[in-house]
Formats: sequence, structure tokens, C-alpha cells
Amino acid sequence: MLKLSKKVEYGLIAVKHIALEKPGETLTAKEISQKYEIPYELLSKILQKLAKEKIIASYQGSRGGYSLLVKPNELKLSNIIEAIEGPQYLTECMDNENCDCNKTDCCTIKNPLEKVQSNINEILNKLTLSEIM
Amino acid sequence: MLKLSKKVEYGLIAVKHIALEKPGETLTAKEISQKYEIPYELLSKILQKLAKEKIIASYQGSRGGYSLLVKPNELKLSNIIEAIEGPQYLTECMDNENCDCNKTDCCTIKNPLEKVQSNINEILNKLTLSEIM
DNA sequence: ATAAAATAGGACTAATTTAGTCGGATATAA
DNA sequence: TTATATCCGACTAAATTAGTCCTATTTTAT
Repeated sequence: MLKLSKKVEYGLIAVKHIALEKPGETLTAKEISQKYEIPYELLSKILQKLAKEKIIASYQGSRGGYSLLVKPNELKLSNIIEAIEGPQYLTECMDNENCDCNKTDCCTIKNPLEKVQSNINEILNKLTLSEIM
Repeated sequence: MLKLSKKVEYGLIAVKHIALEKPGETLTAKEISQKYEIPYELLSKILQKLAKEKIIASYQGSRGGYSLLVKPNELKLSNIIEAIEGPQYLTECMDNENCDCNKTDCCTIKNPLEKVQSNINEILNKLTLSEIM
């Protein structure tokens, strides 16, 4: 329920690993997947998503790979999570424009839960990659 | 991923509703399930769990039902969540004594994530039922 | 040129978790 | 003794998450 997905776990491990590399060096999905025993195809897709969001740089072709694009102390946990899993909401309705929770009296908790939501967001926006290294 | 389960949503709605009742009065699972269109059997089990953890009082038999046992400003969100879903951990390993993440170098993120974990715990321990009413 | 090694990405399957249902036991008030 | 509750285990269905397969494209080195 309040658990990170494997994808996010793998993504964090990978980003952390990439961040420890010398500047200018790249790492391949294969290398990382072998070192941490992460399924190669799965890790590949995660890295592709991180690349799409410009968190890491990707270099195609032979001798290609990935390197970090954002400074560890500027890379928020929320950026990584959102790149991999999209925006996160505590309830369905918070993610849904045509939610009628507020019109009807069926859902009395949506609005109050926004407090919890914003607290969690704050944590994930405040903590950076530096803090988990 | 970081979403509340339906059970917890239903539980929060129900506890909030029960809390609004006059002291001494009880509400039945049936009444609550009808008002909020929550599946009756599902809600029943949720209320049973809350009763087991002494969050609400249960009265069996005809004219039975439930009433609140803990004052709203003393009832933490974490209590409700834990009663319904058990203890929550951001990763598998945090819930697991014989996790070897720390012995091997396979999981480099478990320890750092404890920070995130304790921040989330803090929120859920701090917020009470009063805050969502 | 061509082969090798890498990323890119869609479609699919398997596994796990979450949501919901069913059936029966027990308790209590009228 | 009947009606109306809670209690609770076992089961099924639905949804989400995890993992796999296959093919295309890009780039470097020979």
C-alpha cells in the first residue's frame, strides 16, 4: 500500500550507482543489471524512462550507456519516482478531474487527505539523491 | 504505489462517520455500507479489525453496532492504517529480519530509505482523526 | 560495408496483491 | 425463538506489478 515498486527500487539503485561513476564515464544497462541481479529488460526500460525525463543521459550504439545529467544534490526523489511511475496520489480521486466525491457526500475524506498528500510530497521533494548516497 | 488501499479509505470514512455520532449511540455496518455504498461484507471485516485493535467498540446481537472508543484527537492515522493493513514498510526488506541486503552489496538503498520511512511514519503519527474531520 | 554492442520500445505473459463474495457460527434483544 | 447483529475463514474476481520476448534503430570498430 505505501510500498515502493520494484521499478522504483531498481531505479534508485541504478541512479545511485551511475552517480558514483567518474564524470564522463558511462555505464550500460547490462553492467548494472548484472551487478545487482536486476532483470536486464526491466532495468533497460527504467533507464529509458529516466533518460526521457533528462535525469540521465543515454548514448546509443556500441560503447553507449548512461551517465548522470542532474547533480545529486539537485535530483529530488520525487523526480525519480515520477519519471518511473508517473505522478502519485494517495487516492484515485486526487488523480481524477471528474471525480464527484465533493458533489456527493459519498467520500468525506478526500479533502482532508490532501494534508497527508502534501506532507508526503514535501518529503519527496526535499530529499535528494545526495541524501541516499 | 504510494496509494491508500480501498480498505483504508473505507475504514477512514467509517471511523469518521462513527466519530460524528452522539456519544452512547451505535451504528451498524449495514447503515454505513448503505450510506457510502461500500460492499457490506468488506466493510464488516474492516470494522472487525478496528474493533480488535480497540479503536471502536463493537456490540454483538440485535441492536448491536459500533461506537468510537478513542478520542478523535488521540486517534492517529497510523493506528487506523495499521489496524487495517498491518505495519507498512517502503521496501520488502524493512519488514524482514533475514534480509541480507546489508551483508551483500546488492541493495544499496535500504538504509538510506529509512529516512524517507521515518518521515512518513512521523506524518501518520502526528495526524489524528480530528485533522480529517 | 559489415558486424557487434548498445539503447528504444511495443506487445505479451506471469505473479502478486487487492477487492469483493459466500457461507456459516455466535451473540443478544425483543 | 426469531430477527438482527457481529465474527471469521475460505474462496473468487479484478487489477496492478513484475518480468519476458521480439524487433528496430543507432553507433563504433574492424
